[in-house]
Amino acid sequence: MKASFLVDCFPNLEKELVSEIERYSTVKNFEPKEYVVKEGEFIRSLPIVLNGSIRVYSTEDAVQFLLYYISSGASCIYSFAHTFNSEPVEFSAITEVKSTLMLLPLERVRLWLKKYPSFAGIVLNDYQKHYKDLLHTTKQVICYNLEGRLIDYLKTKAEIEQSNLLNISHQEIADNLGTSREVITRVMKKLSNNQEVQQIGRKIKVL
Amino acid sequence: MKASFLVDCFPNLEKELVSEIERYSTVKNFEPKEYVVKEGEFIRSLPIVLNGSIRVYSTEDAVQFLLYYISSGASCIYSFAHTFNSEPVEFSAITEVKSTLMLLPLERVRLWLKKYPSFAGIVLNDYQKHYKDLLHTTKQVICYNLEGRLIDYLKTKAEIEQSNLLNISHQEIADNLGTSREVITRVMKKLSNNQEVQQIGRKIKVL
DNA sequence: TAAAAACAGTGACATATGCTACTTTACAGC
DNA sequence: GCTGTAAAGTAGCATATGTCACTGTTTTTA
Repeated sequence: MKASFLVDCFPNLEKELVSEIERYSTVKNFEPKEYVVKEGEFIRSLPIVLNGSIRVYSTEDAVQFLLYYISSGASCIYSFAHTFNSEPVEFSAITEVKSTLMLLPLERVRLWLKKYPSFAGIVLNDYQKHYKDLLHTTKQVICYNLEGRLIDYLKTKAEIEQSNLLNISHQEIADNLGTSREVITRVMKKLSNNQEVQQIGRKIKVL
Repeated sequence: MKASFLVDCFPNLEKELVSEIERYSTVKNFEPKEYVVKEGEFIRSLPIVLNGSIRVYSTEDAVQFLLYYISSGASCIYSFAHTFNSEPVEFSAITEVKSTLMLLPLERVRLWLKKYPSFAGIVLNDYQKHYKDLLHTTKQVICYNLEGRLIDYLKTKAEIEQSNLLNISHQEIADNLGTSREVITRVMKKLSNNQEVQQIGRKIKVL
């Protein structure tokens, strides 16, 4: 049952809402590096991450940078409720690993918001989470140097992948942090010296 | 009538909701530099800016930085719907100028969210706006140098104050941008040379 | 397996920003 | 106008980061 996930997380959902979700939502499997939405597009469905992990990033002046990840996890529902207005989204979202998403058609979502108060609660909760994550990213950028941001990034990444051996290139890290490859190589060496990470061939071990 | 403001902005509000808002909300005048909420506190009412302007900032490691302003204006309602969970807020909000706020008691807000779908719409709309503003700030910090951020800051400030002659010290700017006074002085000189601003005594003219 | 492609490492240099210590200027209150 | 205080300006230096040009290494693939 598709919506059992929802019921587990939100025991207070109206039964009728659950059955509507059952009826109208679809479940879709995504390969790694598959776009869920691209910056500038219009969202037509509200995706909920059943499992896997999505990277949300934005772009400005050809510089790309990570905003946060959306994963299934302890807090249960992670999605992006953003953009209930009719403007194009201001970020891109791409799967990091194989993921399963439940897609709720936006016109239904709009109806549910009016009809079921508990649904609004879910959406608000979700917004809350993303706001908080974005604030965390902002704080990181303003208050810490690359060394601090890099170690934070690697630790978060290790947590998401449930592994402290990361298969990721310096270039990819650079893109996420909005800097250049050489700089990452340089800072990585610092972290290596401090025994915080270890570069093993082309993989990175977070210590 | 307190809620006429709301009705102007949201013609579709349920009449009953409007009268409840009339009954339960209070209107309060704030002097400049008066706190609306401090980081770490719990929000007990949802404030809506009737007129004036509020600066929202956060702090990390003793560094303070501007997140965005909340003003009354074209988009009508600006508030902070954040934190409908029971956690303390992660930011401070302080009036920039004399301001008038309508305060909606949080327990009522929770009821209204369940009872009136249009109220959830207002709150979501508000969340949307703040998310967007925060994203703008994040982009600024990641992608532009201080020169770019400073001119953006001054222009925004001029817009909010409806005057291009700003009565603001370099120290205050530095605090908002998370840097130090000397750096602002230095970058201001650059902007002066480029005819983008003019330092007139202790005021700054945005050209 | 050899060649190509992708990735990592490095040194040198330019620039932006942070910081210290100090001087000069503007302004409010007398 | 004088004066004390707060703000602005400045010089010099340290460090972080951006960038270029190049080398070395690993992985892919033809």
